[in-house]
Amino acid sequence: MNCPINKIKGRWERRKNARPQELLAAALDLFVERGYAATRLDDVAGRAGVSKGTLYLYFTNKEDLFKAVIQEHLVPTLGEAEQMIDQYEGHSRDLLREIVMLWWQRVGDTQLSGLMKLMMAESGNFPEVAQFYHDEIIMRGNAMVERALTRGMARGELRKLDTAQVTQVIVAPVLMLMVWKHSFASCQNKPISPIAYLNAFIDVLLVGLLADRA
Amino acid sequence: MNCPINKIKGRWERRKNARPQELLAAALDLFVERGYAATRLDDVAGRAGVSKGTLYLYFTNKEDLFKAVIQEHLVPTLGEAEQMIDQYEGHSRDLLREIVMLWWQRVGDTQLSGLMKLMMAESGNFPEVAQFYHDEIIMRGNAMVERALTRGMARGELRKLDTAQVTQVIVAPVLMLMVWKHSFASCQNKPISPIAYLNAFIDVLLVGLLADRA
Amino acid sequence: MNCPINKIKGRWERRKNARPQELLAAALDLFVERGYAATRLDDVAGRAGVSKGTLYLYFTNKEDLFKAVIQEHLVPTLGEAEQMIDQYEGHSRDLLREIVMLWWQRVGDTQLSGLMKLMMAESGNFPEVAQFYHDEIIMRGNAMVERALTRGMARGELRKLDTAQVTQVIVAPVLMLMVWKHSFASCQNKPISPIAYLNAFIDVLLVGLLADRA
Amino acid sequence: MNCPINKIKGRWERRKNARPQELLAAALDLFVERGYAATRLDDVAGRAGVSKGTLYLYFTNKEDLFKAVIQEHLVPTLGEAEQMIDQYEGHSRDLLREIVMLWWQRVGDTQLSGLMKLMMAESGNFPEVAQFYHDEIIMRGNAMVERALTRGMARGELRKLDTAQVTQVIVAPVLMLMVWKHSFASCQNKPISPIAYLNAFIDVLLVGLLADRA
DNA sequence: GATGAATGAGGCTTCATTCAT
DNA sequence: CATGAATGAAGCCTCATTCAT
Repeated sequence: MNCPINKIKGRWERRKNARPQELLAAALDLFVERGYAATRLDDVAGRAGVSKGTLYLYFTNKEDLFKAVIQEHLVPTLGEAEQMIDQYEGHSRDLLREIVMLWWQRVGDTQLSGLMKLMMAESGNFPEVAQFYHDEIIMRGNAMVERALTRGMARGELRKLDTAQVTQVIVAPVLMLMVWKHSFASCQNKPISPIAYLNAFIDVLLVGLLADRA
Repeated sequence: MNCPINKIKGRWERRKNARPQELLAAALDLFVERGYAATRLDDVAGRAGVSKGTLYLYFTNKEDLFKAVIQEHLVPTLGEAEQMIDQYEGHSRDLLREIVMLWWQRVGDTQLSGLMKLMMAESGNFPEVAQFYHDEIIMRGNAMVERALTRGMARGELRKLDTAQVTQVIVAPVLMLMVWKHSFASCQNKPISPIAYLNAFIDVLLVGLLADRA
Repeated sequence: MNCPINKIKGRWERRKNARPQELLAAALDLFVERGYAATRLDDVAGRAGVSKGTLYLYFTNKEDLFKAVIQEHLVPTLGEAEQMIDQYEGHSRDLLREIVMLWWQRVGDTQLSGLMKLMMAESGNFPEVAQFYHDEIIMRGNAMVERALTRGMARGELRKLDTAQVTQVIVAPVLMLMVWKHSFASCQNKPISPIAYLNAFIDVLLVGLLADRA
Repeated sequence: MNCPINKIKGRWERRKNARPQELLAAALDLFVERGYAATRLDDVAGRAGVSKGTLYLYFTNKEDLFKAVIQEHLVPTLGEAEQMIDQYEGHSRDLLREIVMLWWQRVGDTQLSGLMKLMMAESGNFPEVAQFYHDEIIMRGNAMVERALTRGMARGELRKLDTAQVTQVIVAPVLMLMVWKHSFASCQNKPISPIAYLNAFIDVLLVGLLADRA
């Protein structure tokens, strides 16, 4: 053959396998930025540096691309958080704070929060995807929090309350913050500091949850 | 102020009374149900029982209709709530609970919650509308809560905390509940009871807020 | 009102009702000329003097337009032919010749022959339409011929043969002529004269059919 | 001659042997099954077990492939039939029947009949190919029949008639049967038996053609 | 030769918007 | 005021064709 195979082939192979990822990344950006309907596949392809047709080599259609974007970005994140809870040895007060803060760092402060908002916005138009997201992500996240609450009550560190209800109370502000970040955040001239907000929230909350108040 | 409220408000209100309520109601329904992009003006007109052309007698274009829908449903609700706070004579603990519950009754349990979710979903595509909504509705709601908190602290019924922060803590779950209702609620086989949820939330919260814990 | 209603309205009304017919005529022309796939809806609309979008006011999609073209042009033609047979009083030899010749005049020599060829060409891609065409047009045409044969045998004017088989023998050349006209006819420098051909065909045929050959 | 046979023939035959039969066979299958436009080159390549790019090593483009398919299947069949006629020694009545039956066996009952139908369907979109097909296949077939008729008249076995006209009469049903097989045949619940049909046709016909009717 | 990823022109279809009645 | 037929820009998607490997 008449060309430096290794170098070029290497580049090529890498690109070929990377193509779907590049497309998914571009799609995530634009879906989050503009919403499903306002995102043109032309633009997705353009941002990924390929032509419109290439997109269809990897995804059946726009809806399929959307679903792939959702799937692609949710699976890996949850595993490590679940581990953290099971191995935690400190006081449940600190565990709860840790969970919330880590959650924000790993999800809220990432583009993944855009996914959350996207799913909320489009859930009505993609019921099955919404169901999947709900079951695989939201419920699994809730279960994590609930496990931490149960642990705290078992160890006598937290008051005995309805864990399901309290889970919602804990989860809601984090979700809200994620949605907020991608909706009204830019309308505020003095934007919320997520960290400060979450700390304030936990401070208030823990007073109501802790068992040993003297 | 960094949002052209006056101009927008002026422009919007000029023809407000000329706009048939049927069109706005139909538009609200469909926008909430399907989102902005997926709502066809044909369907709006159809649901309102008029022809598509008629719609254009009252609204310049789709965007204008959208803005009118937002505008139409903002104004009346807040006034009475503000009055309630100023005239309230009981303990601030009860006032806060009252505010949250009334808010849910008058907004969350209404189609207005759909508006909230709609604005969140579309805020990126309609920055000025989002700004307007943020300033006129959300900030005004926040201000109400903040006033109640200040009152409670002044009367020695609540601990002295950063009122702005605590306001967010109180507001977030209510907003979340509204968004939830129009997104993932239908994915749950055992749906949340908003009332129960809000009560649990306030119960926990008040423990952290009340001054007189002995 | 400030314009001569009657004249204009008259023209308009006429146009409005005529619109689908104009579109169907244009579509027939182009489908016959180019085939289904090669016919662009843009061109159909253009030939009908309207824009592309207008087409979709009357037909759901390209396939629907195609089906409508088929349906539109087949119903009316058969009725009168059937009447003719039932009322005929002369010799069956002349009736058969009459049927074939009239068939050619009313169908073969019309654009309807193009429809026949079109259906043959596209039958594989539109099985239900083909079935419909087969049942409603071809079978009905065959039945007509068969009735004439039965009549002739009953009256002792024709030899007693398998009417179904003979029907095919009679029908095939007429169909072939129609197909030919829209396929290879333009390849011949000395084109067939349909009339002469059909006469030759009947002449030969009748010798084999007539009972009284002495 | 009004058709550039030589040039086309020359061009086509040049690479004929280089063209893999698998591709041509696959193309024939699919063109016949779906028509020209609805046949995707991807599928042709796939059915032939090669990649899409390979197709372009052998054929300039889709049209060229189409022409090659036509060309590929024309040549061999006619030669032997022509020989048969020239060497035939029996009664012309039997020769005619032989010709028709052999024709059906070797062409009609083969996939070649699909080619016939294909050419009819696409003739408008490929005038030169149609011309070529007409001149090389159809006219040559007609010439065969005409020669047999002339022979029969010369030998006093057939009535003296316009051979050109009668040729058409004989040829039409066979062609029709081929077209029918690939169009409406699948619409009939009681399909025609080609053999029975052709026999009935010849029986009736010969009565009109034979000289010695007493 | 063979591959198959990439291209992009072109067609179908939708729907916000206009305007003659 | 009201209508609804008409428009045409714009987006999704297909598939013949190319070309680097």
